Amino acid sequence: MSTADQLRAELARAARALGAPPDVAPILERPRDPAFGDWTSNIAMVLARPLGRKPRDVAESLVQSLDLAAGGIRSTEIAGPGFINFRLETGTLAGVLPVILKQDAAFGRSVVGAGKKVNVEFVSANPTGPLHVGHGRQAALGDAISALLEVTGWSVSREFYYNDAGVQIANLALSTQARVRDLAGEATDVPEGGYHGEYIREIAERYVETYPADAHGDDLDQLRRFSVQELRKEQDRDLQAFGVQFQTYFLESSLYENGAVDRTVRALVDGGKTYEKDGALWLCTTAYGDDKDRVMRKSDGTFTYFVPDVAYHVTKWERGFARAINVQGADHHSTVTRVRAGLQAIGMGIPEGYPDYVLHQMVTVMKAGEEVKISKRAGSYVTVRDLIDEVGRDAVRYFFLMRKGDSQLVFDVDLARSQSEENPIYYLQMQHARMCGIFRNGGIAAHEISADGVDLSVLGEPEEQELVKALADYPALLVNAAQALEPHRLAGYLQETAAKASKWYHKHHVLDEPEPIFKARLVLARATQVVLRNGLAILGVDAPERM
RNA sequence: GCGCCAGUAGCUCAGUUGGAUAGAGCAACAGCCUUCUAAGCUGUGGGUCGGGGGUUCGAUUCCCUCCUGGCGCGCCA
Repeated sequence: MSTADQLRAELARAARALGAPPDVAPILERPRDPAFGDWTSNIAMVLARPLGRKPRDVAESLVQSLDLAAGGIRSTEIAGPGFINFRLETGTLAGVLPVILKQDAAFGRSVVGAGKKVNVEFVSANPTGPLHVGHGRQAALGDAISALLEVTGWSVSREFYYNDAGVQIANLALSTQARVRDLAGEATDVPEGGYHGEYIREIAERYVETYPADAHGDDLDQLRRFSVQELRKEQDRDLQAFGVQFQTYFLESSLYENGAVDRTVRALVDGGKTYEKDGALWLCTTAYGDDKDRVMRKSDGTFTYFVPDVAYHVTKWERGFARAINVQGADHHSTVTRVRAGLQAIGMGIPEGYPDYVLHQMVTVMKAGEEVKISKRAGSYVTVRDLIDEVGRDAVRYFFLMRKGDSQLVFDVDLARSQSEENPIYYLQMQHARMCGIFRNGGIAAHEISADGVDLSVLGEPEEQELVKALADYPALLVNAAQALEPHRLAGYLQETAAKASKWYHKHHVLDEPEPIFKARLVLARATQVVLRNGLAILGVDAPERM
């Protein structure tokens, strides 16, 4: 039990002794200003109304009945309208450091997810072109969310879903065919709805090399398979360069082949929420909050995309995922209601909010002071690969993760490149490298640093106390960030913690200090390095030992 | 017209279930390299938290309304 939990429990006990409602949960948080202590609680103000007393009176009574020793409290004060501020003993504060050293790479891990299975689906780009910057944002977000869930005790499976057989893929095959015929000297137009990118020409060239017998591109089926395969390979190279790995690649075509789509349609019809109109089959999505009903089966007999989508999510449930999280661009937000409606209409006991969606706003790319229009069909994009090549994998990941997904993101390529020396990611990595530099200069093996027998109460400098508090907050921050599915909170935390580490580093020395100080500070340096490294790992960013 | 997301310092953005004097980076200005990495540190200036109303001890945060911007509103995916 952490000291904060002990304090919280003690506050709850004192509050109930005063006659507070039994469900009262005392809020204990870090005050904005360190002058207000190490922890602060607003509980007296919350209780003032139910108890019919003035906030400061309630605070007074609470403080008198608190068992201060139980929480390692040095002093309390009542401030402002009724805040109770707590100051901890220095030794209590530093109690987290031995824990960090002992747990090392495991520090911050928790079991709140209880090992339950969660499916995180992201990127899910159809194999009709290279991954663009929006996919990059999804890759960074999805991978970091997955990592956050893993360290908080969930059993995570990363999944990539793609369509390998639909209308878009047929257009892809026709586009490649047109380029193959170009190569054969027959001027051919790319078909309506086809793809114009330079990469199609390159695929056509490889096709002709691979299948010299079909130099005129007559075998459309072979063209389709080859194009899909080439583009999938290309996307996988990009994902690998970005450091993202998926456990499962799920093909939309499999849902047709194994009958899942038909079963889903039957289940929906049996559920009684469908009707025929104008030769089409409709689903009453309005019964689940949609603004109009949606067509499932068109009058030409084919299904609209959302039917396989529902079938797909049924498989997630059937595969035992208690929770499913989809990371998508906000331009897909209209599918949220539809997919959830379909799952409800089947009536197989899937929870109402299934699946969760993390929708991110659009990325616009600026280059040479102008917005680059991203359009697959016009063949103009900035790819993930472009960004990685220009500013580096770590910077691209961090850039996408340091802002919350709800905000639109302007990615100025020139700025990102020219700023590379000012980039916040270097600052963060630098603080980590500096801690490692201390160990290196001292000829100390980092993993052998131990807090055993070290008097940590000598860490009394303000910069030390601030840094120690930040390190102690790490596990709770991970739980909050994971629960909110918001990796940017971790990015912000690391930035603040690195700043505190930097202030401490510049003001106080570790090596060549008197032994008790040296030993204690070495522990603090190691603990700082461990937390920075662990946090960066979750964001998928390297923590170099020297720069 | 309807729905979703946003509007916070010159710029890019944080602000964790409502808390005390609203923060960071960049940019600007002034200092700091015989000191474990100056890719850094210290300090200064900079705000109608889009406007208005409401809820309460207390609102950037919750509710209503209006304004502005982005996205989506198909028998496309």
